[in-house]
Amino acid sequence: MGERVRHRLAPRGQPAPHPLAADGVGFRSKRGETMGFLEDRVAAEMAQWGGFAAGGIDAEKISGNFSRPPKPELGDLAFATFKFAKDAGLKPNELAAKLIEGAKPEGLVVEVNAAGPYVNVRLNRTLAAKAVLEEVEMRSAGAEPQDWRFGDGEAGRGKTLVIDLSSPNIAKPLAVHHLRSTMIGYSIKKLRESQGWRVIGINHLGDWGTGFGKLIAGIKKYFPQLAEAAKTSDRPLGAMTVQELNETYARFNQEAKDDEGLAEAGRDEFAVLERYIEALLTKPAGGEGNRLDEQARESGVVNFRIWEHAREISLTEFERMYAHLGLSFRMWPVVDEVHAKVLTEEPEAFYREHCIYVGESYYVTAEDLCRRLIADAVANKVAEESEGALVIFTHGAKKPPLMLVKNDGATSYHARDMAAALYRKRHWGLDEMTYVVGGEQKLHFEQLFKALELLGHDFAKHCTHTDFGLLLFQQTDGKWAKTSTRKGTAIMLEDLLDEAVQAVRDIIAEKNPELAQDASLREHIAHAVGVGAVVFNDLKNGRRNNIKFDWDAVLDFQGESGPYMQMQYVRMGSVTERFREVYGEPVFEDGNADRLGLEEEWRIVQQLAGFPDAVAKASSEFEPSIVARHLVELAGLASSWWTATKDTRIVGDDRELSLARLRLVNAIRKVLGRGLQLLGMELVERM
RNA sequence: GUCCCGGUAGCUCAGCUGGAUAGAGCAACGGUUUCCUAAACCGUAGGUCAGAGGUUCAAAUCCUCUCCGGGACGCCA
Repeated sequence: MGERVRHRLAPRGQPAPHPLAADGVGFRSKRGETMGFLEDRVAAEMAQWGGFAAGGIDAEKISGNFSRPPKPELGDLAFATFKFAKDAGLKPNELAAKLIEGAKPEGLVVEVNAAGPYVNVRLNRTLAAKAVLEEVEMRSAGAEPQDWRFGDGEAGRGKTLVIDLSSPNIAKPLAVHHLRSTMIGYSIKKLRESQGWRVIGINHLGDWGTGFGKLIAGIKKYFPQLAEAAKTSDRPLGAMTVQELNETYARFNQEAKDDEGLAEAGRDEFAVLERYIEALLTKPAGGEGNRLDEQARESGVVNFRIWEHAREISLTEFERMYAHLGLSFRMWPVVDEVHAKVLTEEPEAFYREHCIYVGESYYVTAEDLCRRLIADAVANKVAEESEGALVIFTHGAKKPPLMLVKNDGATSYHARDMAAALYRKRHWGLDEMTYVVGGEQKLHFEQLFKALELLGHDFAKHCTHTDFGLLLFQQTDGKWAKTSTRKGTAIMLEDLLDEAVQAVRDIIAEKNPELAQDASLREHIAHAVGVGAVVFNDLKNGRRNNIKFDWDAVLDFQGESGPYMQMQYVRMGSVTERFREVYGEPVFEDGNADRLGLEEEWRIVQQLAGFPDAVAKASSEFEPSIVARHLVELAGLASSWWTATKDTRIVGDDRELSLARLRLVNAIRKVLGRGLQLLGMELVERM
């Protein structure tokens, strides 16, 4: 089975640089909270000053060496001179002093001074705020969240990214650990799309492999009547659930551990299935050469039907889970009329709205890419026989070889992955491809990319493994360990989502009884907020960290949590509503930035300005947590501001002040809303 | 055994393409609600950035070693 979500501990991985990751990102400061395009404008001004012009330090170099002074009293931006001191033949302190000679602060910069090796500048906050607010407003003009595009970029225009995400195993229920690949992948898809990329999201279903032989053997052993039914019925498994399929597999697997005969029976069943498919694909041109004998055909049909029905049962359940999470998948190739039409007429829209399912089996059953790939590898002498199997020594003797065909003649995970890669390249002409798969499979992808290269497929250089840490559960002995669907220690994803939704429901009943009255609205909100809590919890930290699963932590809606984020968004909406009631429909652009004099307001402006850089960096590094962290900061600042304005209120007696503040509220709301959507979270207007 | 990764506050983490006094959330302690959602806010306390050495004007950040923890390592995927 091709399951990519394994139940093993992942290394915490050094952030492996994605070779193609640099998609024109403008992230600069080391200090995290940057001001993005505001910095560019300031740098452009400073480059005009005599000192900088004489020293050959242009705007790009200036903005590339900006950081935030440790204390606000020092200024709003700091330019570090270290890197330029040597060239100038001066000590950093001297250079800083020299650079500001003849500086004429005007425009955005109102004050400049040298503090040791730094050139600190203070900005005209009104002008800066205006610039930021105008930018947000221009890019987020509409009232609908899908129109909020502040932070979008063009770096990926005309380029295609194929992203391998989720990729669960057929005949196994979705457990909590499947969430990671799904939501990290989904968020990356949205992030890249925001930067202009065409993104093809592919759910590489683990629907092929020896595991299915075991499942089939298990069905035959424990449910002989179902196996019998397969002789005549297309849907032999009756009302079996995914859980039951998994139990059957697990039971058989357990018994096979001590019984080589059973293990062999499992392998045989899969070989029967695969041979049957291959025979179908290689229709005899004239003779009977490729035909199976009657017995092989008969058992092949039985296995095929069991497999196909198990697949159908699983997909039905997956669909339900993905719907909870807000993802939509279409089976590939697309055959249903409506979607086929969309795909033909508006492919961009299709790929934006849907990801696709492509089973591993596709490369064996529908396209004989697997077979051709193997033949190609043999013909090119890239593959060789070893211990009865066909392998590729991708890294010489240093590392184990990549297995193409096992000694029982069945294709391997690796072979199917290679075939899949070739298909994707051929079909979508990808510029980049990434696999969102747990870090413990690092070796597999190293080998995969190398093997493709050995076969002359240069696009392998543009393939990366977006690895992530696994979900750990605390054992009775206090140690943290991976879970196992087989051992029954895994927590079902549905249970987790249900718990989260219920927890939200309870809080609504307690804190917002009025809202709780409206059952359908309450359910909608409880779902969005509950699922959002789980998703945010998953995305807020660097993806390579292992996550120690803790019910209390996931269901704790205080602090850096999904509900906290949504709460701040809701507040910004409700205060806007409040303004409407008091003063009528606001014209945000009329808000007077001069009136935004609070320190909190300035900090929010700076945080808003840094959003595009955060999105661009998250996109290029395949790291949604960069956006999540940026939003946590923004939400926190907004919440502090909310409290700081308690006395006069954001919407108060002074209409001009209220409108000025509402203008900021509008920007916060739209940036927060956009960011949460990029993380795959659903927005709510009340909670 | 070989290879890969991690170790920052009591806990969970951010900061890591070197730069000014290492930051959050949770937990603890103290405070804030007649008022736009307190799922909030403010404050106090809490750190030899695992240890040692090295590079550098400058190291949590780069290099080496040690210790501790985790992962991967041909017929599972």
